[in-house]
Amino acid sequence: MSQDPHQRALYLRELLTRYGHEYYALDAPTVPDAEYDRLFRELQALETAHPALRTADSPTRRVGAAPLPEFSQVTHEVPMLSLGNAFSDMQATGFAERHAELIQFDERIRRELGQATVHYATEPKFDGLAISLIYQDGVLTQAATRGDGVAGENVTENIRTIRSIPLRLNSATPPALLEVRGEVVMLKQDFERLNAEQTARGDKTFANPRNAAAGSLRQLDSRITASRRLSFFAYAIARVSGAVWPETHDGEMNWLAALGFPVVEAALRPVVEGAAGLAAYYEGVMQGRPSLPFEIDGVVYKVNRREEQETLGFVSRAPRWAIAHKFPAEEALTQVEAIEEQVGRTGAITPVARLKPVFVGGVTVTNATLHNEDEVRRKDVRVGDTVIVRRAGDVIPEVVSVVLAQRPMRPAAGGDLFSAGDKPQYPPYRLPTHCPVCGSHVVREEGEAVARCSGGLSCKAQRSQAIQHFAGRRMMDIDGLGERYIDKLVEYEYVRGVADLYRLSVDDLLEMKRRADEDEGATPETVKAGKIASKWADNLIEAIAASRTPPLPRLLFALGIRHVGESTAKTLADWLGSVALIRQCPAPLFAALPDIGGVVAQSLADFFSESHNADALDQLLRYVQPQGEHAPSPRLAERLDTAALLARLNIPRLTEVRSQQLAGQIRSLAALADFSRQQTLLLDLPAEVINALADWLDAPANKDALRALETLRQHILAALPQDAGSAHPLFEGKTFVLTGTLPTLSRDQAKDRIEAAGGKVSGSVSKKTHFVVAGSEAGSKLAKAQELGVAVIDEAALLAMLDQSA
DNA sequence: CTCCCTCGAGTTCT
DNA sequence: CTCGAGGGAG
Repeated sequence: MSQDPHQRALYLRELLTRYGHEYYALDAPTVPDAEYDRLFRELQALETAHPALRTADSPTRRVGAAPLPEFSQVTHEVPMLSLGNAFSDMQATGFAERHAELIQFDERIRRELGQATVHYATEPKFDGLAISLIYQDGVLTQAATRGDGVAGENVTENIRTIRSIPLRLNSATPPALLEVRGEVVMLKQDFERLNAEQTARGDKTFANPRNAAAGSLRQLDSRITASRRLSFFAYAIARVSGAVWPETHDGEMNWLAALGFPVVEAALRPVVEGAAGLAAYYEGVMQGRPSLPFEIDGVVYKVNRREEQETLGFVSRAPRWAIAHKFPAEEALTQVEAIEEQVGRTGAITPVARLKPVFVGGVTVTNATLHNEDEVRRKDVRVGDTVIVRRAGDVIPEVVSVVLAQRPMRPAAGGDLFSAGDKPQYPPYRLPTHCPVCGSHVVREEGEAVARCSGGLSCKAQRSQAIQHFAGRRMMDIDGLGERYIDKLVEYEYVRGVADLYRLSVDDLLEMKRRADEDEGATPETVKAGKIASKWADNLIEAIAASRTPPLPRLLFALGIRHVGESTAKTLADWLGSVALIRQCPAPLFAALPDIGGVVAQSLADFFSESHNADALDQLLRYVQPQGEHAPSPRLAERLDTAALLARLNIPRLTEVRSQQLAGQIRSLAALADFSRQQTLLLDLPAEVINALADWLDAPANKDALRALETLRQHILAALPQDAGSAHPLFEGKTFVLTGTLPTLSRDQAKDRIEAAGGKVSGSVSKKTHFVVAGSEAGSKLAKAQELGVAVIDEAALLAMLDQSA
């Protein structure tokens, strides 16, 4: 034992790594646990005595590290996509329907590939958390959660504590870089044990293994993660360099297993042929589901050959070569205790079924949305009914159908108490004609599914929700201002509009809280509670103050204008640049912007012309200063030409082409407003078009609109930066398509820079595409470009073009 | 006019 | 997550 500590540590690490792999990944231990523990403690002692001996791949790193203040964000080099689910989710789906859908799926793939048969790799769809693992020169260096697919959280310390995940790859010549994707799950038996322990300790239990796994992994203190038994299964390779990437998915899995990753046993991931093979696999897994050691919510089919995967490529955010086939959602029976209505931010009245609590799909469900009146009628849900409930997409509870045989009936007239009559006890559901909160009329627009409260912001429900929206994370991001307090602030009228938030004092908040507590059965105030409350109020006031300088797009989104979400708000900010300009734009001007059509444009114009909105905005701007305001985009000029605006004015019979012709014959929109009926006859247009135009011009409001539009147009053009129109000819009017992963630029960065230079970025390749910018792992879009003879450039070439244009 | 895709809005529970 | 509506391309 008088060995060199360095040698000894090396030896112990290797031995422990091997034993660990045998135990956790292969489930075939070769030494007793006690022996493992003894060696483990020896290595720990050695490393404590000689800190220089600690390495990233040491098994001792599996016990967890001191808590982090928060998880850092990690951007995924290769986005973590979600899988499409092309199969219907109806409860009635039986073997025959499923088989038919599989045949369709297989046919589509064969058609696109132009092949007679296709082989599919299969696997169970784990119900856990998707994780990405990065190994550099064979050592685990980073682990991240999926997050939104583009960026996730850095959970490296927590992942290290999962015994079955190799800290070092089992290879003498590991790849320089390997990124592996897989799922962290909690085995059913470990879940049972954890919950038993939680109960014994008086801690709260987890509703299902998935929640337990998520809760355990997302601990800032990785020592807690280490105390929970989590498992991992690898299912894909995202990146490799310095090694040969296997040609099939099956080959990838075998390689991963050889490198030391736990993968699902081979019998559970056969490579099958055609629809019949898929169907047999699906039925087989569904049968075996209860006896699997982990929870699954379906199966996954992947086209086996990577070459074929690349041909199929991607649609928006999902690969077309891989697809999830979920098992039918678990269903349960319960009773409808009441049907109540909720009022949304836009006034939408939504009927909600209050249910007798029932455990389904891993959680207890007490509410289920009934969406709208038509939906309730179609399902004919009534109070007292027994209904089948499931969690749609395994998340949102849904009433599937009513068990009519169990509908409570009124006793038959004249009959005895026990003989039910033929009349249901409750009538069919009717949406109320007046808002349950404010009593305003409920109106349902022609052709729309939703009914709305007409009260607008005079309705307390809408006001409260408008403020909730305003304070939301993606809007003004006021931390700590939640639903409960907003409702109270609105109810007691401390706050009537969003600007009032900025006038609140600590005392106002404390007073509000006292009243709220009183209303909810007061707890006598203690000195300690008082201190906590005043700290809470201080923090909230601070959070509100911190929201006074929002980026412009967020402020616009926060206003809660109908049809204006995150994306439209950004468009408005990018193109028009300032609240001052945006608030005075007429509808046709909004409609000149990309992705804004008639409905959205009108909604915007209506919002700003409504006087109480204008007042509220004025008030708000006394406290809030949007950041990043700028002059209108130089690219705006080309969108404001007379013809384009004429086409957006909805003048009867004035088509795109006719607008062009008309624009060529008049000096300006204002000049057109001055045309007399006589003068219109001189225009070189078909008589019917002239007639319609003359009629339209008869309305003074239309003439005013034309003049106002022209004035504003001039105003905007004057405000454009002087180097307007400087878009470089290299980019001017050119359409780019990005595909694959670029070496240095993210997709968004590339898009921003191309657009800033005056180019356009589109999602799919067509004849009208000028350049395809291809990175690594480029798929079908590259193939399409080659097929159509579109120029393909790499990132370096794009950067060179951008340099030239700057 | 008809797809196809993206965006907005509503929703549940922990 | 899902639905429906809006926008744009073919």
